[in-house]
Amino acid sequence: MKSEETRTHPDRERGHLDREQVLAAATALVKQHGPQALTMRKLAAELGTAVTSIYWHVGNRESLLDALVERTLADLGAIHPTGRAPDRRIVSVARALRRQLRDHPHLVAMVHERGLTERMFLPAQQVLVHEVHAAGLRGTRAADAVRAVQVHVVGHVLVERNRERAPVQRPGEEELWGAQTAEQDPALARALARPVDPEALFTMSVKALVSGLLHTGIGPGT
Amino acid sequence: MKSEETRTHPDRERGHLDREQVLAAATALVKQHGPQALTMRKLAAELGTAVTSIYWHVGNRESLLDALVERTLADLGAIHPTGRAPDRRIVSVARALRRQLRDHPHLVAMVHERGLTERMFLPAQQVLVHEVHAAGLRGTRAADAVRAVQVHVVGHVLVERNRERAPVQRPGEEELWGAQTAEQDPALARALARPVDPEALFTMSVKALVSGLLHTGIGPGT
DNA sequence: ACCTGAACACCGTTCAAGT
DNA sequence: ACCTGAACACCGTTCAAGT
Repeated sequence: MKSEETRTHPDRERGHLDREQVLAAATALVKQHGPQALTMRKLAAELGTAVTSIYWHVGNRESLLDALVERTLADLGAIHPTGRAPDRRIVSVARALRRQLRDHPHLVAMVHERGLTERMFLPAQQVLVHEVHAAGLRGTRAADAVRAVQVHVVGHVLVERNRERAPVQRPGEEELWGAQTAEQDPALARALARPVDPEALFTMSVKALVSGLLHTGIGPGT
Repeated sequence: MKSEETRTHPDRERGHLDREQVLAAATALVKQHGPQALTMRKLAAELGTAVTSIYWHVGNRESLLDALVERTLADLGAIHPTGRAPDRRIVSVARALRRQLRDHPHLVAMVHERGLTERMFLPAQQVLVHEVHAAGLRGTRAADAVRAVQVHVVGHVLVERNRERAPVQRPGEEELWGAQTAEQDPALARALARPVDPEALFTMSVKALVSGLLHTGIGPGT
């Protein structure tokens, strides 16, 4: 058991533990050191209780993480599109969703680890439906476009997060395209050797995707 | 220690253990039950050795997984584009890459868990560079297009894999859009209530992305 | 050069026993 | 209704000791 001083939540007097305190302490642990640092034993130490008390309030580690995910997603807040042209409004929703998810890296990790990636779609789905409809898509084509944007954003965030976690890549694009010319195109080789700017790459690719979804014959539903 | 009969590799006589046998047994375990089932102790049981012998040959669990990832990626085989039009060739590369990764779900999990997602890009990168160049893109624009396609494919596979792992989603699109009308568009609501066809969604979205990358002013590099 | 068991420092979870 | 410690069945890793 930790002493009062070293605990993160010295506000908890030796009265009764409740579910709220467990969730708060768990949230703090995850925020500081990530989901893998949230062990039942550390949590108990943080709370100054026996490990087993936690089980009485939250069942087990699994449902504790469920609760954290649900709470964080509920706190994300609504997304407000900006701009006038339909393209721009959809792109702005994609960027806002990406930013929300990026601002909660541990949430993304927890959701993905627990197979709930689809859950991350929902907060933005209503807004996207509205904007895609306003852009003139209907029925199946509209639904497909919404889902395409959703998967693109969430997939991009997953890849980004992962890239940032990796220290140095083993073969690595840098060495791969370093001196070597690519298709006799030194500018291409140089560009591939440079590190990626994730923000720019995201904006560019989502613009291209939305443009393809709205403006070409091969769009969704075909 | 397991008996000879219950071991997966009874071929290993009680002679010497070597790195190759460790990797083979580890691969078998991962193939059957996924990376989280690969524990040093189970592996030792499978091999009929002491746990600690494994450490002599592969260092630790971390570098064992490194080796597995590297080996599986090396075995993936080259990607051969099909079709004549540049769009179609690039789309065919994307679909082939997706299929390769989907055929090795545990590889994708291992690579992602270990922060090596970028590593999954490389096998297809040279091919994509060639095709994008053939499509007429140059320099930074070409590099951006290559990366946009790569991230789209890998991100899509990550989301797909995750969706399949999830049993039933909690709020779920089905209930969300069940009776409710979306933008007075019953066909849209019905489409959103239907389960996703991942293959169709992928093909459609990658076509839209490639079209946007090649055929519009707002493409990469701007 | 290779293998071994014992030991260490962790996990999540169950359960009977307390108040 | 809530909390407790002991115990179980696991982990990865280190290390001195064997051959």
